[in-house]
Amino acid sequence: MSESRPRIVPEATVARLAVYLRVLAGLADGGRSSVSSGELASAAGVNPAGLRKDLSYLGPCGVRGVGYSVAGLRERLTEVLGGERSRPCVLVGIGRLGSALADYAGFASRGFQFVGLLDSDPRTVGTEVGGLPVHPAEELEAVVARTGATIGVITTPAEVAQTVCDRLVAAGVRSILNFAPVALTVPAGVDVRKVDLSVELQVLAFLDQQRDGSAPVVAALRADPQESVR
Amino acid sequence: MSESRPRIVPEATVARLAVYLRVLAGLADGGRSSVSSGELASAAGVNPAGLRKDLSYLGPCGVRGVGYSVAGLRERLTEVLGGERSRPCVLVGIGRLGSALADYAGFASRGFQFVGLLDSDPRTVGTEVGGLPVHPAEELEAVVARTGATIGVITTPAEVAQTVCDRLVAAGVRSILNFAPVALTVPAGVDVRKVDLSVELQVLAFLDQQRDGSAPVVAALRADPQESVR
DNA sequence: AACCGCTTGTGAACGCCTGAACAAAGTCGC
DNA sequence: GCGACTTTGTTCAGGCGTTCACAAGCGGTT
Repeated sequence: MSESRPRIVPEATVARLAVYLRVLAGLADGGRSSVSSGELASAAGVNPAGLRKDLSYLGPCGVRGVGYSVAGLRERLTEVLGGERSRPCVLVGIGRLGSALADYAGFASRGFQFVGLLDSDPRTVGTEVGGLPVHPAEELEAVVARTGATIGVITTPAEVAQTVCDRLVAAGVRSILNFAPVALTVPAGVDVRKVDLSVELQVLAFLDQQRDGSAPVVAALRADPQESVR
Repeated sequence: MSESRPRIVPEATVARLAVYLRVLAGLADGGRSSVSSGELASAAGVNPAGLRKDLSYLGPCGVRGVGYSVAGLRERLTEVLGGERSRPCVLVGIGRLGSALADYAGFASRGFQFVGLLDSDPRTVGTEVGGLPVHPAEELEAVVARTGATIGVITTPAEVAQTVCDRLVAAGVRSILNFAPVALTVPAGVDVRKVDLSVELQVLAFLDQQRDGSAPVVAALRADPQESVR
């Protein structure tokens, strides 16, 4: 039932909710007890009306004329985002990026817990990263089964990412965060989010160039067709 | 002049062009000389029609009935994305994430060159990361001026990110890639792209939860209004 | 107890991006 | 030399996300 359930909360909204949650944590530390949508939006870098629309997906959770209760909104967001119970994650590929992620304090404080680190390099296996031992890649299925992890993070080289992905899915992982620069193929029912660091830089370079020389790209667009058609 | 110039190439398209460029590099290494839109789209993980639409922004660059020339398309994309001349970048905050980025092979091979690494920790300053020496944070302005860097990457703790950002902008940097979990405020004419790793995980957790317990969030949405309105 | 100002929540319009179907064009085979 | 097949480039419609503007509701004040 509810096979083709329409997404109740847009994915873009979910991403922003996570941002609001972090801002709220900062406000709570500062001793604030209530916030207005304008202030919260400013801190999160979004439009106030958009923020209110985002929050409206969770039902009414503010008080008109006053604002939002910092503690109350925080609790609601935590519940909605699934941070109530800490979610076990496995991380495959303990290179420099993988090590950085394993040791990233931002994860643990937000209810995420890496329960298994895996790598295929014998020199890395057996070492400790962020207080956790690195297991050999062969134990992937065993680690997933033992910990019941449903989220996997891939920070391996691109060549082996698809293989790792297949093994994760076969082992029961249904949500994957992929840092390898390849498009992963997964069966229906599995979610993949891709973070491509070099693409981010390249987009910046494009915007940079577009500003620099009075938009050379546009000039190229106007001039090239004649050359290439000829 | 051209104050409010409409964006000729949509930003979402630019991001995908970078992906196509990488796929093309792999194909070139494999000895391929031409590709069809279907094959390229499959490797990039997008819709074939969308890919053709993306490429059409650059003017006609394929041959009907045959496909795209791997070498030709690669050259065109490289030119458009501004990777022709290598763009100097500075990286501020040489923690674990910063070190990973500085040493990330994917950047150097794509025309990006880190010309300055900066950190405020005396224990980090003076060490070498990825073959480059780490300079003290005080030299930020000097490094930017000397290298002519126009792109800055921020991997500092959230508390100092805005200060670092202000100094980068004042020194002449106009494109910033921000990994710190805060919304940066910049003057008009400066582009900021934000990568938030914990948000990515949190979105995955949400999708995970939404699948798990027959969408408890939806249940909450249906039940709450009655309670709170009453 | 009633008024006033402030803030939320929501409805509608706008624009952008995505996905699918069609026409143009070039090449290969006969 | 001609026909047919393949593949690009484009046009159109649909959906999604964002933004603006207004009505509803609550607290503080007199």
